Amino acid sequence: MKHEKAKQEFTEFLKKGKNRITPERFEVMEAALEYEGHFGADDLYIVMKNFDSTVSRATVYKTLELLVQCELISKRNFGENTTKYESNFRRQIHDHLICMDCGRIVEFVNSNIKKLPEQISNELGFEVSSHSFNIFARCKDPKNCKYNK
Amino acid sequence: MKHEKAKQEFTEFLKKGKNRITPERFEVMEAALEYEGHFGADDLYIVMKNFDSTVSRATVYKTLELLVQCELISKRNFGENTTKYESNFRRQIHDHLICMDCGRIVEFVNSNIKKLPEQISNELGFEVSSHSFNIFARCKDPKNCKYNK
DNA sequence: ATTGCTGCAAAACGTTTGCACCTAT
DNA sequence: ATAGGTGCAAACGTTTTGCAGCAAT
Repeated sequence: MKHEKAKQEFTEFLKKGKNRITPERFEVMEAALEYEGHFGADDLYIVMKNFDSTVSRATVYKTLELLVQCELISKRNFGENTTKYESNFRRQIHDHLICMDCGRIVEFVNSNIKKLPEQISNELGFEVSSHSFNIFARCKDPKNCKYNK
Repeated sequence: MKHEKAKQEFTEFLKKGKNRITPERFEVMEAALEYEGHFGADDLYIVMKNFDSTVSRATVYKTLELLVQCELISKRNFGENTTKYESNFRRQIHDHLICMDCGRIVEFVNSNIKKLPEQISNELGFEVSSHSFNIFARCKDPKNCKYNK
């Protein structure tokens, strides 16, 4: 069975709060962890609808927030005004470079970034929870950039 | 007269494109550079309305984008789905820590971050334009956090 | 039995757009 | 004269909400 470990983690998380264990929540969890790449809440809702799910839009939106809190998925924000999510299933922590010409998003891992959030938070008297590091850039080689002429 | 230098820069920038020099645009520029702290486009529109400006909402939204391009203000995004702006008037480049309990935003300057965007962009074959580094954290000392019990 | 969750539709919110008129060039 | 800008209101896309019925505890 798929995502058995995630299911356990989510169940545990739900029980810790005053949240109920419902089939809808696991349906959303499965779909979110399966999703390739970054997705908006509505994107996921559409995909689920196409697979004949009966889960409502409202439930998708609410469940995604629970999945973020439980760290099974991550919340992202790439400069448009919509929230994107990303499955953490078998992923390591990474950051993003966004091409300002074509919108392409390149993921990268840089070891120098790792300690910064914790270090800076400590200095300022905070307990780090997460970070987001986005680089906005343009293709040097326009041939690689699909919307460059 | 205030913001004389900014006025010159903006004028030059406008001329370089096929943009016209209009009084409305300078009204928005003045208001944006004057604004203390981070603001949404609509926040600025309201403030201007309160000062009996007749500039329309549409013009405010459009002009702010021009001011970003001309680097007189910066575009920010702190995890809600709205665009915030920030005057660059007499400011150095900095990043932000957002308190997840009270929403307070702390600005910081860290020298280790400076070279990273350019270095990473080069490695990936991009030309860096800007970056955003946000740390999401919680107050260690709840007394400092206005919404902590 | 209680309290939380669901689905639905409507509302909210920030932002963008179409259009007729106006103004900088 | 012409291309571009403005103000207005309507439209837009995403997200949140209120509510009645339902289901997990």
